[in-house]
Amino acid sequence: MDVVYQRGQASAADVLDALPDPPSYSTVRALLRVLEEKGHLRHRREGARYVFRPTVPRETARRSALARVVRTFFDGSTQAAVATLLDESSLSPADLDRLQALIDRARQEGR
Amino acid sequence: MDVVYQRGQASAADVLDALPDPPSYSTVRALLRVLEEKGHLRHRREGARYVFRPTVPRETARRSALARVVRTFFDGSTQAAVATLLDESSLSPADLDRLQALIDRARQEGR
DNA sequence: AACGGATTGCTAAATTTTAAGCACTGCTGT
DNA sequence: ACAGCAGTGCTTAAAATTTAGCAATCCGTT
Repeated sequence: MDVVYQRGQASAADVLDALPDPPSYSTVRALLRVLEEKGHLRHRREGARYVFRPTVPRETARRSALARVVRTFFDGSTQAAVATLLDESSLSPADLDRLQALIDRARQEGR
Repeated sequence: MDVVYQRGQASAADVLDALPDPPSYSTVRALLRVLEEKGHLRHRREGARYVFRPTVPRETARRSALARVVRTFFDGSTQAAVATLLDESSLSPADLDRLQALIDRARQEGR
């Protein structure tokens, strides 16, 4: 699922290349089929091959992915998660400006 | 793993209760054993039962969990991930102050 | 000390996953 | 048109996971 979400769509071969410690091609094909049966993926034929896309839009999936991480690793504290993100990566001044604006807006809305 | 990380430690029964759509007790026990064999968990006896803890500290695991989400769902953009977090949850004024301080500090360090 | 409840150790069976292989189909370049 | 490559559909076998069950052990209570 991560591979499909990261690339937007993926064929069996795409998934195989993208996985760091990949199972066999046969296994990847079976896995994609099962994920489709379970409703997580759809496929459409594109020439000879099947291209799989997530059924749940990336926007939706990423929100729940973040929510899960916040719940599991940060005791539900969004603030702590943001702090870790800021600490982890060096953001550009432009990024910092954007975040500044978001915080200002949150303040406005809060009052 | 999520259950163990969320609770800090967990027995087989704990995991069973915590899972939303749980397999059998027998399966949970086998799973914990396999996760230990794979090096993700350790256990120590506590009275009659085994209590499992992660081998990788929460601090470390949560950083890589966030990194994975940022990579998979935000094209590697920390800024975009933070924006989603801010958008998603309503932070308290105190939280906003804390984040403000972090951003100010990042600005300082950046110059 | 003895009982009951909870939990582990272990075994065995059913189910699922992983894997290889081959015939068939679709596309590309000559 | 057709040869060659890529990709799917399908079958089969091996390996791993899931599950149930039961004896043995540990703990708390009587």
